[in-house]
Amino acid sequence: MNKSDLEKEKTRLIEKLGVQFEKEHQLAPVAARIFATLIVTGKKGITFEQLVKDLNAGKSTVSTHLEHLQTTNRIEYYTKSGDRKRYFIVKPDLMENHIDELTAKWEAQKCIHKEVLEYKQKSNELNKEDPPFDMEFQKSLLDFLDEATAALNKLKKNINNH
Amino acid sequence: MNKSDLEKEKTRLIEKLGVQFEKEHQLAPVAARIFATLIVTGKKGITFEQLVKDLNAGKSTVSTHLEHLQTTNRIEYYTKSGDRKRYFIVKPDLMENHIDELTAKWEAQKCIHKEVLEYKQKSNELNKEDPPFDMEFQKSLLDFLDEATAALNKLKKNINNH
DNA sequence: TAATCAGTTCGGTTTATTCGGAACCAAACA
DNA sequence: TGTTTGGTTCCGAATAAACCGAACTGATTA
Repeated sequence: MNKSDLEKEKTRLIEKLGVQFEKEHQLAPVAARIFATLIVTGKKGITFEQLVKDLNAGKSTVSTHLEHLQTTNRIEYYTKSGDRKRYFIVKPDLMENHIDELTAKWEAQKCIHKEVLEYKQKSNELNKEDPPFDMEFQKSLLDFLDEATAALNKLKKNINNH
Repeated sequence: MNKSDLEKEKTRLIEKLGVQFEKEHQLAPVAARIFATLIVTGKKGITFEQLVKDLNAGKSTVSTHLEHLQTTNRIEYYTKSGDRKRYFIVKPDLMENHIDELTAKWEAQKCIHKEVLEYKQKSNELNKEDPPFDMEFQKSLLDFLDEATAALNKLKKNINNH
């Protein structure tokens, strides 16, 4: 394998990651490709103009998406003295953020399914003549979310210590 | 709390669940409201025409989304003899399906980040003069996904036995 | 056989997303 | 002071998603 093959592999990976990120993080196509590019590029980073060139995108498009990726805590940039360009990189604590986001999402889900459960219980009390609600789904979902968040917390501690 | 309060609570929950499902399962607004309605309605189910009325949606819209929710394995229906209507319910094994989907998603992620890791290793070998890639992110992500899928598998077994 | 019921299919409208061009701006430089 | 560099902001165009009405279908019933 030579350098040109490696270039092709990089492009392929960016595209594959990009497709995934579009769905996973609900990003626009170009935003997802930018994020993917930063991931495979690593900590040396990549500049605005290089992204515009590599992705064949308009400056405005790249600018907007870089802005968005920064405000959503996924990327940041550093500068080199004597060089006005910004070098964009994924946030070093991306993994932790990712886990925190997952946890928050699951907490929110737990919260609302608890409310559904309460609704069903109240409804059962209020309409004793009607056939009662089954609450299996909510209960097993809540069990699942409890265990899933617990597992996640353990993982987070491992990552922090290591 | 009386029955009319309970109705309002139901509507509120459907809306709240709906918003969540739009993002979580990438569903169109009405599709997400349908799914949410089935969840809070429980195993007695709800008919096509009732959904059209409750959600103030067109018949075609509801029809299309019901079709989609069925083909994606989230809902099904039963009928009562002497009654031509279909009663739509969430699939009884929704929880298992949900877990399987999550596992599959994480497997796919593992797969592609392994490829990224390989790319970075090859790149390091090929360009020994350049500063080498850091692979911390991929490694900790892979660790995370490994443990997360393992935890999920355990949970799935628990749910099956129980 | 006609009419009703329970939906489906098709085509078009509305709305939202995504992107890019052009003009603009602020900092550095000549 | 004028010019270059490295972007940002402000539209408008192209595209895609979501929804709806109207016409249709196939099964049942009168």
